[in-house]
Amino acid sequence: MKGDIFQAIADPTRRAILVLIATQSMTPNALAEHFDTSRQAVSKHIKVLADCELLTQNKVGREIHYYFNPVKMKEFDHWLTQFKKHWEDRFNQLDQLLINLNSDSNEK
Amino acid sequence: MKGDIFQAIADPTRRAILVLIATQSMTPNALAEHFDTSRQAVSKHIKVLADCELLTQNKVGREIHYYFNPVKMKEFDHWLTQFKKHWEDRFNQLDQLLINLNSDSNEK
DNA sequence: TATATTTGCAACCATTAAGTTGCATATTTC
DNA sequence: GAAATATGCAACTTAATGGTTGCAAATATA
Repeated sequence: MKGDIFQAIADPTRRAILVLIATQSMTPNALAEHFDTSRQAVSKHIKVLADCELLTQNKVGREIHYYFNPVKMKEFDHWLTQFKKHWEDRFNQLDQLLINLNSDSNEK
Repeated sequence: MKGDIFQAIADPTRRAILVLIATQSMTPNALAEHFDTSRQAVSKHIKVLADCELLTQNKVGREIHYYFNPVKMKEFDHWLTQFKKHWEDRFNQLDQLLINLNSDSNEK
């Protein structure tokens, strides 16, 4: 399943990496400081993300800066959008329901 | 990672099951006919989806009808929406770019 | 030039996941 | 009541995953 974006996003550490890198590009070392695992473990996650082109890289001296690549995320978004088409009405009703439930729970 | 919706959606067979069931509720047997794997394998996928509440069930005699449950899909949608917030402008630009590329490629 | 830093790659290990087969249970049909 | 059908559960196998450690290559610094 190499290069599968759904697989890549399934891991919570990789989702956290995506969020961090989407905010600002980072090196593997800088990234690893945000996690409890080893640098190599983080590097493997980076490799998975890069393999499915969610990340792009730019080498600067001995450092490698990883950037978020939204193109592939679009593909992911696309699946959900297509899926939602069947469900648009119900999704919208659900939105409203959740909003109502929420405002109810905030009332005294 | 039991009950994790990202994990559940990561598997292509399970995504196919979701699409089928979103269109109409089905029994495990009916579902299994759509795939090359055994009924039990499909049942295990159903269990994963039910465990994270993407499916709900309704027993009718000896049959069990599985329904799509959009509530949890909403949670999934929510993550992507939050993620996109940082990227809204770039996502929109990207939309336009992809549309342009596509219409270009359709030209003679 | 010698040393430190940043990174990737390979080997290995433990756990999980997806598939199979076999079987037990509940329900319908004959 | 016996046979057929629909389903779930358990055991087992194999492949994939996430983690570790060790090491090599490239670059920066002393």
